[in-house]
Amino acid sequence: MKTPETPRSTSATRTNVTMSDVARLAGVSPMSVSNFYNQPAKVSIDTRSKILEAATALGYVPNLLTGVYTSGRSRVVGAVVPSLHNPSCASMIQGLEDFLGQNGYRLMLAIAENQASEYRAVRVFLGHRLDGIILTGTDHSHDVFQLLTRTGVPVVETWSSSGPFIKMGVGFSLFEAAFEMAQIMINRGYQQIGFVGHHSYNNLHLSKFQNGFQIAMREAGLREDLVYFTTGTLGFATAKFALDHLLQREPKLQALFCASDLLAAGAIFECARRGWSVPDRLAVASYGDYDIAAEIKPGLTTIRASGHDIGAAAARMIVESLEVGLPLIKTIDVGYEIIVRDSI
Amino acid sequence: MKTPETPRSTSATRTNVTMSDVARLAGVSPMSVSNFYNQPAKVSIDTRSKILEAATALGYVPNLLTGVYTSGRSRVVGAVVPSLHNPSCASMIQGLEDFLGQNGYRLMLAIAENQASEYRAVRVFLGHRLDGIILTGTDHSHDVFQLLTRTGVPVVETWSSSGPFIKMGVGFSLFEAAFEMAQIMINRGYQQIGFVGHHSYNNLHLSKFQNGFQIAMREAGLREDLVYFTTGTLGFATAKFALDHLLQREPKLQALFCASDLLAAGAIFECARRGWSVPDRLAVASYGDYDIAAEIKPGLTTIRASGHDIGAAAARMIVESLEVGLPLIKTIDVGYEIIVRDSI
DNA sequence: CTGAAAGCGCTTACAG
DNA sequence: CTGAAAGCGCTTACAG
Repeated sequence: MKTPETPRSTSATRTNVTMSDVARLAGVSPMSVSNFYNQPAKVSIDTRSKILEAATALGYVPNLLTGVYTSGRSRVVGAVVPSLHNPSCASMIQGLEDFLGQNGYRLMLAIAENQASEYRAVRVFLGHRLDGIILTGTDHSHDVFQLLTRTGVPVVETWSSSGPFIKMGVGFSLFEAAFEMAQIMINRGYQQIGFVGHHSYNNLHLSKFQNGFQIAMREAGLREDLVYFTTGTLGFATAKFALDHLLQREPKLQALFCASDLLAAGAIFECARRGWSVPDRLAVASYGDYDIAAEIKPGLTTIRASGHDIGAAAARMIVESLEVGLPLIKTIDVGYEIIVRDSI
Repeated sequence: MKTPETPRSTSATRTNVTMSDVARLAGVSPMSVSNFYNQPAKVSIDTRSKILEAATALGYVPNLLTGVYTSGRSRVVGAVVPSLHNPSCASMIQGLEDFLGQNGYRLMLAIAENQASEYRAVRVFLGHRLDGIILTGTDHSHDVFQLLTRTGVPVVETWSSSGPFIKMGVGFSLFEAAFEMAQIMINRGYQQIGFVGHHSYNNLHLSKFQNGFQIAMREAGLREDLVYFTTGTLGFATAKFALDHLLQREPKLQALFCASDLLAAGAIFECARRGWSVPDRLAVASYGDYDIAAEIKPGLTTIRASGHDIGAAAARMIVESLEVGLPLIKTIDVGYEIIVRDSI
């Protein structure tokens, strides 16, 4: 006489119907149940209906995790982003999830505001044997670089189209975009132009943008040191401090180039508070082309780059390099566009 | 003589260092390596240093997936949200990720714009044997309901504090919030008040909000049928259509109650275009208290509820019910606040 | 403190 | 078309 099975305490509250349970009820071998889910063509119609009936009766949901061992694939891709409040990041995640979902993959998300937490997230991702890892920006700690270089997992860095990349990269030329926008402002006759950035752990990323601005200013023989970095949240309020600071250093400040529409909108709101006309008293340009850029008065002249496209491209690079073995394409430039409205 | 091991083709590009590899190099049993990672106190200092050295040399990252079998826990929680462009959703995810990350859990994210894709996401989550599932709103298909009821996995529905819930819920009283805001508007003397909602698959969710508005109007003996639902993206532009439509039905329209600040901001921008003063020609109130609410001119009177708190509370409910076995608390009301500014 | 045995739920590779 | 055997990388429960 057999002793009755004692349920494992941890699964007391879980149903945990297994393939064997289904097989037993259907009166077939577990192998047939496995085949039913993975290669139905190999299973006779008769067996198929028996299995389907048993699976439905038991409410069986196949365990996707076990496939990871045998196939070596988890079909999960991990992404690390600095924040979801940044519309660019939100769009990228949306693009990622869209492509991944349509191709049978899932997204594991980590939010990391500094390099230490980025490293922790990457370790956990590797521990979960994810099929691919997507990072924000190109500025990562040496530990992250080393961890990802050693492993065979595909890695895509986003937003910049110029490396060096750990493995693959997708984005646009931050330098060129900022350079071109600065030139447009200079051509319109603005001379005292301030630059407002936002401190995050992706400084290298932002520094390419800042460089574009400064080189353009230098080439035009203009002052290139009116640069201010905010540290608070990337909300509108932060812009006020930046404006105050720059005006103190250069009372004749004529224009502002902001690294984000959120900052630029804040500057425009602050001008409204001061009764200043934009662009007559202060011209404002920025990066983002978020919803608000077209709605605000005056419309914001800004750089548009598609976060959705970047996310989707990053996901495609991962999936393709998984399917083919090694990446075919190592870098994708999704380009940018300058949207001219009335703020400069 | 043994035949040399043939590497599995799928892992050709992966390092895949295993616990056994580390054990072999360190000259100890795999069990000691396992203990080293999970219960270091049980391992002698001598053994510990040998293992650490071997693990570092091989670049070993413990496989977190296998623990799922034996412990029955994946330490991953899944969340389904309709969109990341909605700041409320973004905040909730941020709150979720914060709490989860601090407690050693990870987030798997799915974006689902309709009930069918929500169902697919839930199936995949269950397949991955996630430790908990967080849903947006309380309006789900029967299939989702059934799937989640049968399983032992903890489930939290968000944003509403009134059920019926599949298992647990966290949010605030949508009805009360809308009712109170409508009363405030009525008390200020507005009579022709329009309501602007946004169609999504969480209609039940929104309908509680709409009900609050309509009951308040009915009790005051005012017209309650000036309701319009937009279908486009939740951007600013959508508000224009809503306003046009409601004005056509009621030219004397005095006020607008929007289900989102994004809609309200769009309405205010549209008023600016028409040269209408807010609140004199048209008063505007809404829900959200996003950044823009405080920045826009005039400041937006709006309902504030913390998405971050809701996310964190949902994560806590999952983790606690996992730790304790069964949920202690089934419902949490995080409350709301009405922020009065100048738009009404 | 250490490690040999059995098993988590599946899949691969194969014999029937 | 079907299924018995071995194994994926780890952990539990236990004997030493």
